[in-house]
Amino acid sequence: MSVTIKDVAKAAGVSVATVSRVLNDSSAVSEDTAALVNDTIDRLGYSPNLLGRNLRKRETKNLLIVVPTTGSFYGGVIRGIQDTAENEYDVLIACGYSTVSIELRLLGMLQNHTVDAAILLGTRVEASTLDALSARFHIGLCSESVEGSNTLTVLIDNHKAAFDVISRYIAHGKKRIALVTTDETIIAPSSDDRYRGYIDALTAHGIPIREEYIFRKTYDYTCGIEAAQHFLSLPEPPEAVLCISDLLAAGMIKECLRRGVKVGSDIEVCGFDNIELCEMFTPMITTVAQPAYEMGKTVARCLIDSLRTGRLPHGTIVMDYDIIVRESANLEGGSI
Amino acid sequence: MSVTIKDVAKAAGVSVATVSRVLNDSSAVSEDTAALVNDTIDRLGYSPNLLGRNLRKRETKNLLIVVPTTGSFYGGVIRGIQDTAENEYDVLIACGYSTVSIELRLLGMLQNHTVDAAILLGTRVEASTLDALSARFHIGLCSESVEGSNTLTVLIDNHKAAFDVISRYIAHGKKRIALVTTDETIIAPSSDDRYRGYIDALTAHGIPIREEYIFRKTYDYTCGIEAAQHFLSLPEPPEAVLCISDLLAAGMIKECLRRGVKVGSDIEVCGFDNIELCEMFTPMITTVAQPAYEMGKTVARCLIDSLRTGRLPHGTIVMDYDIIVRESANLEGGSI
DNA sequence: GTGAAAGCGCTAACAC
DNA sequence: GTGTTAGCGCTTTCAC
Repeated sequence: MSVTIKDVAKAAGVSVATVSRVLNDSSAVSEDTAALVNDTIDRLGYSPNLLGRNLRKRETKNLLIVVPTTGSFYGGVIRGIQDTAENEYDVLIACGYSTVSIELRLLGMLQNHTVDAAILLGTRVEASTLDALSARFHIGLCSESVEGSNTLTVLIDNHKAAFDVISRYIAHGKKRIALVTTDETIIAPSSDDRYRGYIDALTAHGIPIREEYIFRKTYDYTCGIEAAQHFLSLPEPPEAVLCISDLLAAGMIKECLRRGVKVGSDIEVCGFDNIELCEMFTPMITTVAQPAYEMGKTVARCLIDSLRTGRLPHGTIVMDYDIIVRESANLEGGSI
Repeated sequence: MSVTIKDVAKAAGVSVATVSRVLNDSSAVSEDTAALVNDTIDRLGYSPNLLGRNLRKRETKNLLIVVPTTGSFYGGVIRGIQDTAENEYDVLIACGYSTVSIELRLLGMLQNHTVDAAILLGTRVEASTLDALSARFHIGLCSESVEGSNTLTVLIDNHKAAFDVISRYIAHGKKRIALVTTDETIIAPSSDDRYRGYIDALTAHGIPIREEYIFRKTYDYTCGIEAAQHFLSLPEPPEAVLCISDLLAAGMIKECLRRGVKVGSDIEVCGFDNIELCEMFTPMITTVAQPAYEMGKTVARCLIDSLRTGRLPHGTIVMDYDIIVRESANLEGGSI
């Protein structure tokens, strides 16, 4: 079978302890012995079996990222985590498919010591379960919080972002402003916060809420199309729309174009997330950009620190968003 | 610290062997003892440390997928692998960033027993290294082959697909047909095969090759824009283009639109991969669809079988592609 | 049906 | 500077 540390020790005529020492350059080994051992390692093609090391050291140097879907927004976050983990940790990604049972099974990897820490990029697991887990394990949320949970969370101020977009619409003279968001089947506090930002901004400017200007379903492209169909069939269609994902915005724009409604003038559309699609689309999509890469770095740094110190991380870190003005909506104007 | 099998045994007043037996229901345990043990497990909140089990059994039930980028084409393949592995294996994804050193580091997980098998969705590792690995480990390629390697590979016939597209263009009366592909800095046999399919189809129909109709760079959206700029500045721009990725096609279309060139009539554009973007784009993008999900299932099945039997897998499995006709190119017509 | 004990590959006291 | 040895948590022969 494969060659073990024992084989190396025997072949080099030293003890396994010595081999282990040169492997980890833990304590002083004479140059000669080290050279001898290294030669033997090369000669036998030895490579340590991490299972033994992991069992002994009770750590694996593996970091788990659980993504809800294989969507494109996560790329930046993942790169941020990756770059922070660098050579110290192997970063493994698994997909939870927005399913509690799958997510819990993946989080079981913390319990069974397959990974040292886990980062959830959105989850269906509820606060109490999460808090129970984060009381024992190194675990963090990124970009999506969980209502009522004290688990380490890194995100933007979604309420403020939506409030800001709507306020800019109003500053540009828009009155009939719509929202496309998720319904109650999608558990996403970020959507709730954006919804409240929308409501609060309208209210703050004395614009009454019109239920027909709020379309609720999922994040998907096709829902954007449906939302457009709904809005455009209204006696008084909205002049401006905030979609809580770029895919929704894309669907909405596509349907508007199909109907000959000019996006950017007849109707303005703003998305959320700044995925690559935004620049490819015609018209290019105005959107709220989350600092995905920096968010990934931040949550990874917290977790790696906590692993080092052994002090479990908690609390929320809020990062700055950015409104990227492109063709689909003219949102020029400073923050409010 | 965490509770071990020993603690359970002591608390239940049985031996660790018995606890292990009920854990794996390996050999017969009396109902009473089993119930007692299970109760104790629940009471203590015990959950087995896989590190111990893995070390002992010399397997981890982990499957690794190495993706070159965080692109969207891979979603389908990953789902196929995931569904095949189901509950038997945990599927872990890692990104190699098209870098040999990172890829090799990840493949080291085979050697150090972190994973039982690995699937590469495109790689920079060369044939000899790959063959050396596949002679010792359970490893497979999916969607992208490596020239001269005997490693298990699942893909479509890229030469035939390109040949087919070009032949259909010709059947529809097109003569000035261009290709957008990758240059030598991108090592991708699929591109080479598609290039040869393009050349062979033109040659077979007596159409001379024109170097100015071949644009080489990367897979990216921006290269599609550059290619369009190049083609449209030609005295005789092409009437039809095959792009070896959908992103290239998207970039090309975007630039054509910007210049007022009507895509689908003035110029036809066909992509490759059938990513979600194709349906979102205006015009919707005609493309060659790979059976991503089925390809994932196939390579996973081979690997899981090989893990079961212990017989290492080799050779190539070719799957059927499909030409999806949408608005950007009229490629109606049976295969040739 | 159950228990004792060996051992998976490795690290880290502890001796010398 | 190096070797001996215990033990990480688990499975699995081999007895009984």
